[in-house]
Amino acid sequence: MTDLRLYNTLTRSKQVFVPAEPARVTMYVCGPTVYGRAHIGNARPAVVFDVLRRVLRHRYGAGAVVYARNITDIDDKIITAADAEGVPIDTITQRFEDHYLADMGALGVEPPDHAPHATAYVAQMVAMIDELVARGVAYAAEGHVLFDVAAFPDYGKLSGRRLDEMIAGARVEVAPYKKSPADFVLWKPSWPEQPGWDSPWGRGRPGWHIECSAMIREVLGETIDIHGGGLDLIFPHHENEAAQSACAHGGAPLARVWMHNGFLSMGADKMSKSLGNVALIDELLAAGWSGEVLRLALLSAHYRQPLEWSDALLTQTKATLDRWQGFLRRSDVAAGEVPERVIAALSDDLNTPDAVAAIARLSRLDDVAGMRAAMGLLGLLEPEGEGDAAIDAAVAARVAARARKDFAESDRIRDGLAAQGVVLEDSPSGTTWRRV
RNA sequence: GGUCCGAUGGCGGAGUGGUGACGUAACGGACUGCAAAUCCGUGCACCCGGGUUCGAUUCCCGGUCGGACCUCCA
Repeated sequence: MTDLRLYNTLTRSKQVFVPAEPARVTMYVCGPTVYGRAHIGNARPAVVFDVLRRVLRHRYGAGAVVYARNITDIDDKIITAADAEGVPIDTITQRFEDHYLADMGALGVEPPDHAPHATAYVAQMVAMIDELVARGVAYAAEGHVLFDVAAFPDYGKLSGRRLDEMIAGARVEVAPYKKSPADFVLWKPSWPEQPGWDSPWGRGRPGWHIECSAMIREVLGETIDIHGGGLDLIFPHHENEAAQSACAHGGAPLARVWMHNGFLSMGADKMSKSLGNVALIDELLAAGWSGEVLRLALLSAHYRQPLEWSDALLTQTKATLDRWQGFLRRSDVAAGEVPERVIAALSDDLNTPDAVAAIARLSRLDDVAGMRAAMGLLGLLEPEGEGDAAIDAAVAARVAARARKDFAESDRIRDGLAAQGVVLEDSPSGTTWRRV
């Protein structure tokens, strides 16, 4: 099998991936902050890293991959949303976590092995912050605990920035209790009416970055193989995670490979919650696009490239997928080995467009077993369609009409079914139907 | 202002120092009662200007345009 090569943000290059322990490959992806519905852009990392997980399992064995994706269930935006409705925060977080899991499930994203919730790991966060203070790289000030970026020489290495440049940018929050404007919050105080936990620094709540560091160490270990997320997380989120974890670990890095997916755009701008130009997943599904179409559309571009999301993209993707699924439907040959050509494409930094091209070729080669296996690997097999007695009866009536050359009746039945979104396909071996 | 990325056919989108993926759309044909599906065939591109080279879409430099990050954001 060809080497698996992955682009590492840390080194800005593709590198052959070698896990620390092939029997236990660890990956962590930053999951959602659950305070609103997920849009299709939020699904890109979930889908991309779901594919990576499948590729890793194929290579190292199903039991050899440990995948964690967190749920951020304490955050100021959540508090704001809860206040707006006058409900406790867990009403909000539970609701949107359920939505998130349903949306991802529709896109064929398998649940991760671990889905740690931030609120369940506050003790570990407090412990890690305590260690950082003890090591002299963090300091308490006015109820806050801050990470002292000057104490970590490699700060800025992941995002390729220099500290002085960041400070010169002057867009970081300048609070009087910070030693340096670039210092970031590990712990912040809560007002009595805000959610909070007791800590050595008073009642408060964790900063955003510390949760991933603490949960990764608890769930996966100190240095993991792969850490992923959207490219906007490189700075400050991942830079800060990397800094605090390395310091807490006595120097051992947080992750060996950092991977970041590019963004979806809508028209001229990136799709963004704050810009409001988003396509929500549940709305796309309600509009009739199947989860497989949405998934294939997300995989139609390389994960690091931008992808313009549009109805035209979905229309084209659906046509492609219909053709593939039709090809499989006409044969009951079971899945075989995933063709090497497909593995090679995916092994080249998850080149899904090339894998898609390879799969398209399989239908030309009449390789049903390979096609089924490849589509299964990418998570694109459609669920078993349920039967429908009424449609079957209509189809039977039309077959009878055609047999007696009553084409007016035959066409009337076909048009009626078409109006219900059911398309008929006649072949020498009989008539089949499918929904469009 | 700083850092980084991109520019390929009607559209989406890989890739490559020389024979120009793949999908979708278009056109022609086969098949079909007519369709649908399928199959066969055809046409269609590498931002601009230099440089390196026998040869550049691919490498280098410059430019133009577009985008991202530097602040919540996948």
